[in-house]
Order: sequence, then C-alpha cells, then structure tokens
Amino acid sequence: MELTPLTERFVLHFGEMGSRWGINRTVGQMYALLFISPQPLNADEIAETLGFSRSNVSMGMKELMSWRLARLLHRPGDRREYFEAPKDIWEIFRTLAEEKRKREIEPTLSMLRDALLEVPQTDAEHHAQGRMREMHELIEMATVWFDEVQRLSPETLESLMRLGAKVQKVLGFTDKLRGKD
Amino acid sequence: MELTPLTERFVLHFGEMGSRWGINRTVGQMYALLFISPQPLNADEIAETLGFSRSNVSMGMKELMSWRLARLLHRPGDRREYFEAPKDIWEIFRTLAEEKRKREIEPTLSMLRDALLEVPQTDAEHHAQGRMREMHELIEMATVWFDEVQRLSPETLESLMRLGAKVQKVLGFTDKLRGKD
DNA sequence: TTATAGTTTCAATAATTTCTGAAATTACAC
DNA sequence: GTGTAATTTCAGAAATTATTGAAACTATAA
Repeated sequence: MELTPLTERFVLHFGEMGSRWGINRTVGQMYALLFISPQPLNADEIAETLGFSRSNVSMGMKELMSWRLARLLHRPGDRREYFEAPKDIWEIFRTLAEEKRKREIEPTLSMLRDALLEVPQTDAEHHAQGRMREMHELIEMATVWFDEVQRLSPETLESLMRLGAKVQKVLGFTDKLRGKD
Repeated sequence: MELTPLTERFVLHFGEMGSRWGINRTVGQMYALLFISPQPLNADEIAETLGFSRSNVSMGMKELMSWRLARLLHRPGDRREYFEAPKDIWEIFRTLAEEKRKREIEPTLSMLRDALLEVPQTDAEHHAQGRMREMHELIEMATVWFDEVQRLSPETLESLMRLGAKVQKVLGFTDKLRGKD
C-alpha cells in the first residue's frame, strides 16, 4: 500500500506525537495507518507501507491490541491475520479513557488508599497524609463521575457536551464564571 | 530533610509513574516531594533529600515550572530560590488538563485542521479525510466543552461531578444507560 | 505426517533519554 | 567594582527504550 501525501502527513504526525502519548513512534504510525485505512491490513502490508521490520509490527500490534485500539480478524481463504482499528470514534474515546485510567490512575489511587490507612507517626506524616487525602478525594470523585457518565449513550453525551457550561444555568446552579485566568 | 516511610512510598510511586505520565522518574519524585512538603524547599534540600545531582534538580524544576506544577519564591534574607507546588487541588487539576491539552492535543488538532483544508486527490485520500474529520469533530467538541466547564467554580464543578450520570435525568434527557459492557 | 506460510520471541544493537560533574553564568553582599 | 554563593548549561556517561534479524514456534494445506 502506498501512502498519499495527505495520509503520510497524518501517519508521521501520529509517530511524532506517540512519545507524548506514551506509545512509541512506530506504534503511533501503525495506529494512524489502521485508523485511516478503508480496509483491514495484514502485518506484511503494515510493515511494507511504513518501512518497519515484520517483528516490530508484530510487537506493535500486540501493544495496540492491549490498548484495545486494534483488533484481529481473519478473511476467508487467507490464513494471515488482519488488523483493523475500531471505527466508532466515541468507542475509541471511551476505550482510551478506560485504558488510561487503568494504567495511569488506578495504581496511584491504590497507593493512596493504602497510605491513608497508615497511622501517621510524625507531624510531617500527618501533613503529608492530609495532602494525600485531598488528592485521593479528587481522583476518586473524578473517576466515579467518569464511570457514571461513561454509561450514557454517545448521543446523550454529545448533547451534554454541547450544553457545556450552560448545564449550570439549566440546572439552576448559581455560579460566577471565572475570567480567562 | 529526611523522608518518613509514608512519604518515601509516595515519592517513589510518583517516580515510577512518571514515565507513564510523560515526565521522568526524577521529575516525578521532585513533584511528589514538593506536593507533600509543608513548606517550600530549595534546590539543595530537594537534591539532598532525593539523592539527585544539583544540576538535575535545576533541570527538573524548570520542567515542573513549565507545567506550572511548581512555582518559585524567595524568602527574605535568603538568596536561594525556594519552590512550592500549588496547594489547591482543583487548580492543579485544571492546570494539568490545560497543559496536557496544549502539548498532547492542540498539535494534532492543528494538523487535522490543515489536512481537512486539502482537496482529496484519490479515493483513499477522500476516505482518510472523512476519518480525520470525525476525529477532528470529536476532539474539537471535547475541547470546547472543557473550555467552558473549566470556567465554572470548583464548587459548581464538584456539584456537577457528584451529580454524575443523574444530570441526564435532571435535564429530562431520555437515554438508555449502557450495560457494563 | 510433512512442508511451508505466518507469527512470535528474544538476544544483539541502535537510538534515545536521563543524569551527572565541571565549567560558565548570574546575582547579590560587601 | 570584587568575591562568593547560587544557579544554569552542556558535553559526555549511564541507563533505558526501541528496533531488528534470526531462530523458534504454530497452524494449516497437501
């Protein structure tokens, strides 16, 4: 498969951004390629298009599958494995949020929970525990919120998002909006 | 400054998680230390407590300041620079979200905007552009939403969060809740 | 079975990132 | 100004992470 200028730009960008997003360059490119591909691709096509080794593609796809950003499928009469990226952009959004939460938030939440069970031995520990409690409460609240909101249908979520800050008015909350900084 | 077992655990955890969060181990530890410290610390104290080189602390603090997760202050009669982490947990949350958006989302949004201006030359490009449009729309919507909601006071935001999915009921939206997968 | 296409593993190495110590710079007190 | 404490810079060393190619493994067709 040949990349057109437009698709190449997209793929290269995902490669560059990969490191900021916590995946590596080649995995970022592989995902971008799957995302824009009109049909599932097999590992050789991916390796050939992007110019990576076959083994790198194998490992990269494993990683993408662990993020649930790629799935495996087979075509009748072809024993190679094909990969595709989930189509529904809302599903991708949710999946990504779930995986990030599992990897980047849960471990910390769990560490905080443990730390809060300890009996502080010094003033310093007492203070530190207070800070940890604040952190724990915020993260806990945000994740519970996320859990609940995630169960809404994409349509409702979209309406809610489009409502934005106006939700506050509609609900009759009183609030002073913050200035731009 | 000596770390107690409780604070050491917290600091080491932030070091470990650092790489998943896009900062490195030592910067993660530095932030954790500042976060739980009851008073501002100078660079030597940080270096000594965590066992890093003085120059590493200098670079680390620069990075934390670029994330607005640390700020500089001076004490009368002491010419060293002291650092502290913002106290308000909501402010931290907002700051982090803003910085992540700037670094991890804006560049992609901008690439997508450019790509969507191009006239597709082939079927493949046409399809790819369609996918990019979906991605762009979702990100755009989410960031506009975030902009607006961010202007709410922490109190309102907290009420809203505690409302969770019930917001949908209160607003009279009809929606079927999604099962747990 | 066996042959072989397809996939994965893994040790070696390439590339990148992190961290340090020494030198340079800056800021302040005298 | 000069001297010194504090900070930053930066080149190289150390550590980590990414990538490859060859070998091992697996599944299927003949």
